[in-house]
Amino acid sequence: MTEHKRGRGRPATIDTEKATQAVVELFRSKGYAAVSLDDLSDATGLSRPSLYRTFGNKLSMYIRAMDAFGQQVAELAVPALRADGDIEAALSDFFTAMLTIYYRDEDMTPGCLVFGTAPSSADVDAIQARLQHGIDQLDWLMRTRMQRASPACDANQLKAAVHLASNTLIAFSARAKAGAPKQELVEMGEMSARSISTLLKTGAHVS
Amino acid sequence: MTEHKRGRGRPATIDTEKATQAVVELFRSKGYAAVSLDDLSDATGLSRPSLYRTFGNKLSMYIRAMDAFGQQVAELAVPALRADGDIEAALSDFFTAMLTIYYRDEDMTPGCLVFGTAPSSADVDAIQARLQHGIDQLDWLMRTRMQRASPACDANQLKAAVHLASNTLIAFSARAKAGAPKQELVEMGEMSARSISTLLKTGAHVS
DNA sequence: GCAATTTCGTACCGTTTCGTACATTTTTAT
DNA sequence: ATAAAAATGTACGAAACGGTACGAAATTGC
Repeated sequence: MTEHKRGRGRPATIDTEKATQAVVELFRSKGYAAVSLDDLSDATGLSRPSLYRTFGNKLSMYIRAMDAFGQQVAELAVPALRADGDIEAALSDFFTAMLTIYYRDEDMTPGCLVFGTAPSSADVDAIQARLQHGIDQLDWLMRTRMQRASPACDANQLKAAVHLASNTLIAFSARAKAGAPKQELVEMGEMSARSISTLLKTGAHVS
Repeated sequence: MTEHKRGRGRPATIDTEKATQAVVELFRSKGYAAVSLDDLSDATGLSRPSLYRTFGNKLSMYIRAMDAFGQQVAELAVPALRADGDIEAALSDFFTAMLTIYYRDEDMTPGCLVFGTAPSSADVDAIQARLQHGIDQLDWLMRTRMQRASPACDANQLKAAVHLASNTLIAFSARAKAGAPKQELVEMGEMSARSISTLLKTGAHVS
């Protein structure tokens, strides 16, 4: 795929994927503004000019990190939501899978790159745009899944359930950053999934 | 209150309260790390040494700003939640009041200082502690208010409702920063309040 | 008026920041 | 071999950073 059929010069030795992962890890634990290029250089093992060559400036590194993080989420957590079966289980499993991403190592948690660090840097247009995209995607994911689970549900009731579910996940990011133990949030996710699915199933009484 | 009975030297001319407000405004629109002392100096009109004399270093300025913001919330929004009457109205009014704080001027929104900017700087211990305190306080506020509204509600059901409500508000911060128009979130708050109060009132079936 | 006292801003220091010019290394083509 | 080409790190520059020493300004006590 990325095999540039070996031209003339010195062959590249940089593991872009590994470096990207290190960048993600650093940004999501310290935020955007607090990370310096020297920090990134130390974390990736790449010299600062190498960083510029492979990723561009700091902002584009952050944007790339958001994309990579989104892809991780799409691969590791979204399938749990898409899975057939009870909507309560799907929601609960999705929350738990997301928390497994948030809490990389047991104790300290880097949390969520997009919901945890992007809001404070949303004065940068490109970052705000990606944040909005992340939220839109989450809402869309929830809406389509719930529509599939309860096709007859009232539109307003569906919308309410979607927002409750999305907002639950978004808030998990802040709670994780605040130091909540993983198990606490897992249980919170289970209870929320139960409540939300209850609302979905009894969705018939409109305002 | 702060009247230092006029001793000998040059009288102070700094309006601490006004400066604090400017600090809050700047931090909550650009986050902690992205704000420089020169930015703060420009925003407050105070020289950099004056900032140090009145507020201490940058971190203590941010902490003070969080306290001031919390006090604002306690005065302008919490009463709406505490108000007697229907729990749905109390929740909805509280959400709306918080959004009025988040959206200072119509269009662009500085959002929430604590839920919007603190998470990305939570690697600083003092900031994480305040963030945790803010979340704890929100959860406590919700729990006591809901307990008052539905004393007979099942404990687990109550806990679920508390978390849904708290998480809704926390997520509003991210959504506001992402550029959602205020009216959209106001309506989201109303719908969420309705769903949550429904859950509270029908709270009898335990797992 | 004059010294004591407090507030305030100019000017400065050392460090860190982002970004790049340039020489060095490693490979292929001839 | 030797030249061309691509990748990489050293070393540098200009600007911005947090923080403070110190002198000027403004007031009260005597």
